Amino acid sequence: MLDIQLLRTHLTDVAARLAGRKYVLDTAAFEALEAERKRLQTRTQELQAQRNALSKQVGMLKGKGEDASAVLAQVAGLGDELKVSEAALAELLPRFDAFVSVIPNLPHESVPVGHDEAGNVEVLRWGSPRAFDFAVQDHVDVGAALGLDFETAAKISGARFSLLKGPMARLHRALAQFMLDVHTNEHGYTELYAPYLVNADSMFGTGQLPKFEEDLFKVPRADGTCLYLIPTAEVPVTNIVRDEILAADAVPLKFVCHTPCFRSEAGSYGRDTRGMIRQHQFDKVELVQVVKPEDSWAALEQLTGHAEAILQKLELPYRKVALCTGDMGFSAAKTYDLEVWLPAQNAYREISSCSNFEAFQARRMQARFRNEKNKPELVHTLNGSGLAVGRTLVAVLENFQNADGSVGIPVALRPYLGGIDTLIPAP
RNA sequence: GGAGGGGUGGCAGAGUGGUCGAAUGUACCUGACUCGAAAUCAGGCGAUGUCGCAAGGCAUCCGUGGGUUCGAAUCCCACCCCCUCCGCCA
Repeated sequence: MLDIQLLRTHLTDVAARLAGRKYVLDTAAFEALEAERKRLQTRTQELQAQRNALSKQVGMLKGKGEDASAVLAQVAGLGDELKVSEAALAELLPRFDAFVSVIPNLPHESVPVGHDEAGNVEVLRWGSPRAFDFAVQDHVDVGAALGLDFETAAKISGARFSLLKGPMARLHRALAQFMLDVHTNEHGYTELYAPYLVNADSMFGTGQLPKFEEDLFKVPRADGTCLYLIPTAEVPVTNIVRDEILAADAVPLKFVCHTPCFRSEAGSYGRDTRGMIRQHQFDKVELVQVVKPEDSWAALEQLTGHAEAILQKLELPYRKVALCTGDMGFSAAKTYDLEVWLPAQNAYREISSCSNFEAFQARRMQARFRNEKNKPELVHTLNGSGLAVGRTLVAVLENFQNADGSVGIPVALRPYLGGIDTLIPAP
């Protein structure tokens, strides 16, 4: 959520900056809502103040045993207008909130301006794509002989699910374990195990609700409420600090959490239908940081570096891309995507997304810390994939495939696979 | 699922219709004492919103949502959450 004071004082500036990310801010609608809010709120508070003063008089008179009927008659006259005014305000405020809560974050000044992914800017490339002396297969074909099974998953659940057996399941587990160990042992993150079902308040806090409900799996309950399956560990982990005032020395917080992620992928029916690039369920190791405002931009570089370290240790060529204004997510002030080289697609594909949300999520969550003046101040939040496990498995299969159908194991990963250096299809 | 207890400020914990946004303790901040620290003493110290150039004023907030009342932390209704015990259970 944006700072409402900023909207009031710099409305046209805000609208101009949001236009860069394809969001049309209806400034006339905002001004109308704001004018009405101001009128109703000041009038309501004025009437409440009168009522309170008169009621206090009643109390004092009765305390002294005197007659209060004159004051009671006076206060009775206020009642109707106060009720009307309170009701009108109660009707308006949710509409005001609804308007503000669907406005995306402002892009940081360093974010390249652009309309779509074509406007993204490559920051760096690491590693060189391997030269193959045989026809490369994609991960579906490489994985088929190693236990990657989409047909059975489709029977069990439907499209966009995968079933991993034997070596594939083991490799998947090894990747997640490896990532967790690196982030906890080398990067200083605290490992978490977190709920996979969260309430609507949590989804609002990180920005998935109210605007993106169709992307979520919703689980109704008998009592009429519902829970949501997390689309990323960002949601439960970041919401740890919702409605908290942290001590100054409690930040920064650095958490790493391995969870499955559930996305309905509404609106992407035709994309990446083959293989496990785009699934309804996938595992991810997520990095989350909660920091003081002055530290968040350094933290974004640091966190992105932590995700890059995984790719480097796994010897996977990748590039780092700064997303442009038109391609960023709703809550982000700036995002780096890490894209891994997939030889079968002859392209770099997203495997991590690292963002600084500044105070956007913190304001929705009311997540604060005590600053030097001992006053509550909004924290800044960041997160990034470190990495998406399923897509990492895809990358290993494609980049380390051999002509005979076997798949090499990156050296760093071998301890997690009992020391073997190659996955060999069963005869 | 059954029975009971409880949700009040950063934390602990009083408060059962009228200057109660709320005693007290603790934490924290400032000052005094001290070579310095601890201890002690004195003072300060909730959040959000709103109006205002400011000083400051006002409003709202005692789990959540309704209700009663001139007035609700306090009374009524519904719901949520937590704790203890029993049952069931990975």
